[in-house]
Amino acid sequence: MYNNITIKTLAKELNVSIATVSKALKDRHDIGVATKQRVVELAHKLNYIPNPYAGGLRKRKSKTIALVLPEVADSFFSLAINGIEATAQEKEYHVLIYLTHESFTKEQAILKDFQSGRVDGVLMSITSETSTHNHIQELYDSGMPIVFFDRVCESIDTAKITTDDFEGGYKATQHLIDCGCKKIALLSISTSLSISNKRMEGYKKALDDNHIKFSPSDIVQCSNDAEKSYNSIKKLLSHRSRPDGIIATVEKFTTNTYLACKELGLFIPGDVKVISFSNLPTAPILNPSLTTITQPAFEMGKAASTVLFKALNKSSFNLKQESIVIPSVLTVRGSTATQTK
Amino acid sequence: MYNNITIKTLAKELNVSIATVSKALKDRHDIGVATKQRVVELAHKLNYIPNPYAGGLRKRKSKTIALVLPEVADSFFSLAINGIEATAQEKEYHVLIYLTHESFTKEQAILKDFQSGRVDGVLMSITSETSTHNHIQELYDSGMPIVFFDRVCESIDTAKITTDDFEGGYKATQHLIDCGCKKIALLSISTSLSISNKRMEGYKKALDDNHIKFSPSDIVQCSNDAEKSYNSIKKLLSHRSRPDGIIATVEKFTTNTYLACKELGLFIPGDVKVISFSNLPTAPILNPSLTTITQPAFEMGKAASTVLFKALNKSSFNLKQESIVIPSVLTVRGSTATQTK
DNA sequence: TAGAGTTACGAAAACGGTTAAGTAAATAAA
DNA sequence: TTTATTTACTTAACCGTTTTCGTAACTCTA
Repeated sequence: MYNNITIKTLAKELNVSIATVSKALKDRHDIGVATKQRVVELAHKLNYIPNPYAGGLRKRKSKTIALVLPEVADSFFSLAINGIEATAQEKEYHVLIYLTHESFTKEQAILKDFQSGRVDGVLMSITSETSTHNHIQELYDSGMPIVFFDRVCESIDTAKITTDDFEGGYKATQHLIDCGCKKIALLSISTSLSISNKRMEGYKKALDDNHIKFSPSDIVQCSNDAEKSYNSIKKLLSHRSRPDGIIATVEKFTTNTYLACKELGLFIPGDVKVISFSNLPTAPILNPSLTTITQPAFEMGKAASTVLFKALNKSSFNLKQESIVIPSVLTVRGSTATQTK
Repeated sequence: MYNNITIKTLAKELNVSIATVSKALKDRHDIGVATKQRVVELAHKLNYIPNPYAGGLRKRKSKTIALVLPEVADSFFSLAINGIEATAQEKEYHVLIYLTHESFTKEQAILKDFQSGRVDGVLMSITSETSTHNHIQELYDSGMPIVFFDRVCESIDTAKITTDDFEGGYKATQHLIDCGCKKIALLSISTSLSISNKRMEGYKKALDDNHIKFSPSDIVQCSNDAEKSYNSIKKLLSHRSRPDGIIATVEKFTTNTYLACKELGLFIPGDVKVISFSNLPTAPILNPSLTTITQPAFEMGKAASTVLFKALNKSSFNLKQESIVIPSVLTVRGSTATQTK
C-alpha cells in the first residue's frame, strides 16, 4: 500500500512549491532557514516518508543491490548474508535476495531482469551448473557492477572474493595423509565450479607431493540431490578398495557421509577419516566431532559488499583490481583423530 | 547502472507514440496486430527490459515484499526463506531481506521505511526483544498487509503462521518425563515472545499433568549472546540440584548445551537428557544424535508467502482470518535414550 | 543611484513508464 | 447517403521525486 502523504501535500499545506519542499528536506543552501524549519516540522508531524522509487527514477539509481545465491541452507551462505546485510544496512542500501537452487536457467532469468535498473549492483555466487557465462558477461558489459564471492566466475574480469581454495584442498589432503590415510576420496560438487576445481587441484598436488598416485575414481561427483549424493557416497564406501579418507568439498555432504558410514558399520575415524569444508556450528558436537576447513564466511560477505559499495560510490573505482583471497582455517577434531577412542 | 534503452527508444525508432509501444507490449486490444508485431520484434532485438520502478510508480505498487528476520543463521529461517523465495519467484514478486539481529530499534527503523511504498507487503518474524508493537501497528494501520510467521505478534489482528507451540512444549516435556526425567529445565529465548511463552505454557501443563511441581528457577533465560548463554547453561548444570532433562526452545542453544555437558563431564543422555526445537540437518549425526521437535519450516515459509500474495492480489481478501497452525513433529533420537549405550 | 551580486523561491522538465480520453479513418448499419 | 460504430492510434495527464534554470527582491559597491 502506497503512502498517501507526499511532497505535494506538504507543499500545498505550506503554500510553497514542491521544489522548495524537496530542497528544504535536503537542506539545500538556497532555501531560507525559516522555510526549511517549517517544512521539516510539517514533514515530521505528518510522518512524511519519501518514495524511494520516485527519487530513484529521477536519480537513476535504486540504492538496492541483488544478492544471488545457490541456496541459503548452508552455513557458509547464512553467515555471508549476515556480513552482506550488515554493510548494506550501514550504507543504507537495500538487498534483494534471489536463490537459484543450483539451476542455471533460473540464474539466467534472474540476471536478465537486472538489466532493468532494478538494482545498482550485484553480489553473486554462481550455480554449480553454470559453465557458460554469457548471461553474466552481458550484464557486466551493460555496466552493472558485479562482485563474485566464493563461487566465482573466473572468466569475468571483476572483483572476486574467495578463500584460498587450492591451499584449502592441499591442507585438507595433507592433513589426512599426515593422519595416515593412504587412499583419499574427494567429494566434488561440480566439474565446472572454480572453487571445486581449485580444491581438487590442491588435493592432487598434495597427493603428488606425497608420492601418492592420483586415481580419477577417487573423485566422486555428488549431485545437488541429497539422496543421489547419499547413494554415491555409500557406493564409494561399499567398494572393495574403499578410501580411508574422505574430503567433503562442501558442507552438505557431511551428514550423508556420516550416515553412510553408520549404515555400513564403518567407524570414523577408525575406518575412514573425514574432513569437510564447512561452517557448521555443530562441527564440535558431531559424532565424532568434525575436522573442518572453514572459510571466514561473515568476513567474506562483508568484504564482497564493501568492495561493491565502493564501486557504487565512485564510478572511477576499478573493480577489476579488487579481488581478495582470504585464508581458510583448518580445525582438527575427532573425525581425523589418529587413534580411535 | 540504468538500462539505456527505454520505451522511448522503441517509439522513436518505429515512428509511433510511446503509448502505442506500451500498449503493444502489453498486448492490448486497441493496437493493430501488425504494429504489435513490429514493436515486440524491435523490443526483443534491442533487448528492451522495462524499468520496474517507473511502472510501479504509476501503478502504485512495487511487486516487492519485505522479509524481516531476526537472523538467518538458524536452520528454521534458512528453510523458511526457501519456501518464501520459491513462491515469490513463482508469483513474480521480489524479496527484500532485512535482518534485525534481534534488535528492537533496528526492527523499528526497518518497518518505518516500509511506509514509503518500497514494498507491497511484509512477512516477518519479530525480535526476541520486541515487546511493544506500536511500530508494527502503525505500519499495519497505514494499510500494509503483514503476515507473521513463527515469531508472531499476538496483538496485531492479521494472519499468523505458526507451529503448535503449546503442544510442542507439552510433547517435549512429556517425552522427557516418559524417559524418566524428574527435573526438567527449559532454556528460553525471551520473556516476551509468544512462541517462547506458549512453549513454556505447554511445558508447565505437562509438568502439572504429571504432578511435577514447577519451579521458576528451572526456566533459564538465555541471551542472544552465545557466550552468555553458554555460561547460563553451565551454571544451570553445575548446580547441586541440576536438572536431568533440558528443553532447548531454540536451535542455537543446542551446541552450547552439548559443549557445557562435555566440559562438565556430564553424559547425554545418561546424566541429562536433551531435546531441542530444531531443524538442524545434523541432528542425526550429533554426539549423541539429537531428539528434536522440528517445525515444517519450508512449508511455513510457503504458507506465509502464499497467504500474503493472496492478500496482495485482491483487496477484498481478509488477512485476519488466515492464521494457520502447522503441527511440529517429535523425532526421538539418542539424546533422550533411556539406556546409555 | 545605477549596476552587480546575493538570497530565496518557483516553473518546468525530466526520470520511464501507464492509462483515460480524444480523434481520424475505415467499416457497418440505417 | 448519412450516421453510428469500430479500429488503431495519439495526446496528455499522472505516479513522486530531483534539478536546472529563471527571476523577483534585496543588499552592496563605487
